Amino acid sequence: MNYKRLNAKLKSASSHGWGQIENAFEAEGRALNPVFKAEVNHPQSDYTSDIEAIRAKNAKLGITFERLNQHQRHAVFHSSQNTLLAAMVGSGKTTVLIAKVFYLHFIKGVDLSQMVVLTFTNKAAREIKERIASFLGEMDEEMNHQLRYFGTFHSVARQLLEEHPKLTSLGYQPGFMIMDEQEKQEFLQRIITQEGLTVKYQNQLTKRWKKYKETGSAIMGNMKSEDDLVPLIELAETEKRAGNSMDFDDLLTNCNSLLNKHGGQSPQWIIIDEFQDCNSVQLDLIENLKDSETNIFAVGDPNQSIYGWRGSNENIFREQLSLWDATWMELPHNYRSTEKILSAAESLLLEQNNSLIATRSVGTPIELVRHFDDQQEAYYLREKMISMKNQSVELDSVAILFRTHEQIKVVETVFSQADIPFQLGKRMELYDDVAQTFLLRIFKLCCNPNDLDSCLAIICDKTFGLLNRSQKLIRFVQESGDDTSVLQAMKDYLQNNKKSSSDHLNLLNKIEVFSSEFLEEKETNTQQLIDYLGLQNLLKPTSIHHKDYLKSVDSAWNQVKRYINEKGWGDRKDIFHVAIDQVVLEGTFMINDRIKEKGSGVHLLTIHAAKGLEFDKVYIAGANTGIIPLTQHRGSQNLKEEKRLLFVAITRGKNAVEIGWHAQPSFRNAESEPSYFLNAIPEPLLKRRISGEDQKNEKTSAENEEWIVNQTIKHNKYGKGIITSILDAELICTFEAVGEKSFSKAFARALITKVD
DNA sequence: CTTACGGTCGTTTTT
DNA sequence: CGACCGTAAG
Repeated sequence: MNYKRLNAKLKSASSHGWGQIENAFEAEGRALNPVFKAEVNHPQSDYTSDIEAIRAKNAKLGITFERLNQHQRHAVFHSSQNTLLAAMVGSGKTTVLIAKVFYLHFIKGVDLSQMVVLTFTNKAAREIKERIASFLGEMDEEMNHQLRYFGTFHSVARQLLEEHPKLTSLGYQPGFMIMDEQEKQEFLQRIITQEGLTVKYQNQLTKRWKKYKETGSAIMGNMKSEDDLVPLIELAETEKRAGNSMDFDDLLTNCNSLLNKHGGQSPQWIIIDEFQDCNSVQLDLIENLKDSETNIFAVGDPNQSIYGWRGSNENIFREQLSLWDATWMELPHNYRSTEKILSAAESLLLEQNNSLIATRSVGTPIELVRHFDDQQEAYYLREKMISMKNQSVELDSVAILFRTHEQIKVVETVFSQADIPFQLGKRMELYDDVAQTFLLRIFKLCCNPNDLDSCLAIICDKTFGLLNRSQKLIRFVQESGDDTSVLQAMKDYLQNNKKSSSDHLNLLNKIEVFSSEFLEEKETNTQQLIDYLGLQNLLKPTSIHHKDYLKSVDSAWNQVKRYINEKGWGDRKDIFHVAIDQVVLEGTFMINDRIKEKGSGVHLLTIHAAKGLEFDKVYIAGANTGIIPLTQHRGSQNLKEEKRLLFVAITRGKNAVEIGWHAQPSFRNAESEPSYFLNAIPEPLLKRRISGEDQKNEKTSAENEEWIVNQTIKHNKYGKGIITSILDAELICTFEAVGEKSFSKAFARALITKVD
């Protein structure tokens, strides 16, 4: 590693611009990592006879395989113990993964419960399970039981921990609970005040903990000496065991140490989706799970490795190839984008040994558009959206991609003002719904009467709670004898408290017997739940939000109930517990949602959030040097990842991609030039434009005088109004029906007509 | 206890 | 640049 030399080059290059810095890094990068050329196992036949034979026995299955191309079939039919499938972007990797499961199950007779299928997101896990279930019939109890090792790394680890006979050796009991990030934060905060610890950067605790685990350093930012972070971590480990709770990371690390120490049942097959995103803990889980007989089928795209900052190793394919003595296969055909989009994207890839093959039409070049700044780009995009809407283009099929959340705000504001429908990538947070948050805490306490933090959260809830969180209260509950549960201690406290309300005491009484009493009833509607727990009085009956609270409880209970009924195996109490774990893991009560229902409107997403999605038309906004790559990303590893990020962004587009950049960027550290990564794209694949250009041509001097303040106007949608002010490039109008709206002058004539 | 000043870091996100 | 911490001086 010759970083000194690299830094010297970086310094000398900084006066000459970014292109040279890039060359410095890439020259070094190439020298350090010679181009890796795996020996690809190419298909030798198209398996026609195999498929004929299958088709004769099972027509439906035959058709499934018949639809696959030669490479896809090869990946499905080839038998080697360990396979790494480098699935190029848009090559149908999920289809192949599912076909592999069918092949193993129906043709090779592998029991579904002998397969561990690991994904990173619940969405991916659900998609795989649903596609299997829909092939086999309906998702029922039996199916759910068979598919119990299909899921995210975390949910599979949870399942393995739960059924491992030696779980207690870790200090945990079966029936442990999971705490999400928010609960963990509250939990740590509780310990800090309780023990009087001094901990710096308390709002960045998770980050500090992570850093400490990775580097052993408890120093952050400007700190000169260590604070109480280490004691805090030690106390937290003990407390977590006392409360029988694990955080997200614990699920994986505990599962690893358990399998490592005591072993466990190894599955016949381990199938991994998005393998390029694996971090070392997740890779350890795979290693600990497998034995010498286990087969591995890992699918992913090394070119889409954009989670290095989360611990994934960009060389994982290369490294595991030799460690597992695996067969390397490829899915080269892209079914998504036009040839020009694909070639442009491909020219960004550092290692030019990929085998991307376009299958669609040639298409149009990528447009590279210069805007004045973010504001102007937002107005430009607004006009684009309006004209698309007028041409009845489905805005759902359009996405605007950004490097950071911060960049989204301007466009969001402009679009809201112009009534352009849009959808943000962010999902609804459970914590945005106070009633559901409260309900989750109640359900958690039902599962585990020793969950101190859930118990405190219920009694000290800001909206529905009874008491303020005090040290006296916490001490009392915590210090009442070993054979008294937290729940019992809280009841004792409330009984002796003057302020005590019977509603909260009643709630705790019901929580205590919830599992044995209420859960035993099969058909329970929300009203019965509300009556049983006495929620009617607790959920602020006089508040204007009361109806919304009840609605939240209703949708939550219906989801949980459906989950219990579908899942169905084992004891109702255990299934309820699993359902609550799932709510925590997914961060929402919507645990049964079918593949996300389509919203309406243009998608505003970060590039990271857009991974795995596709759109007819993609705009990449604010793609200046300094934003892609982000300036603080120095170091060849980071730069390579930023380049892949742009690759991912471009390959989201099916038919058209447009990249915007700002001549006068307002973002910190952004240079006034388009991302230098784009220099790698051959000129014929690009079409450079200036966004004001067509507007400028139209904007004659006469046009500026065409509009007069207080002029009465008519708009085809908003109706009658007047012009309230005239700016450089836009008109502000006030309509009788909808109030103030603004229009770009260039487009105003098409939208507004003068009325005399 | 307040104030001034100097240093460091900042993004992307799932479970 | 702005949020935050740490230190030193009032």
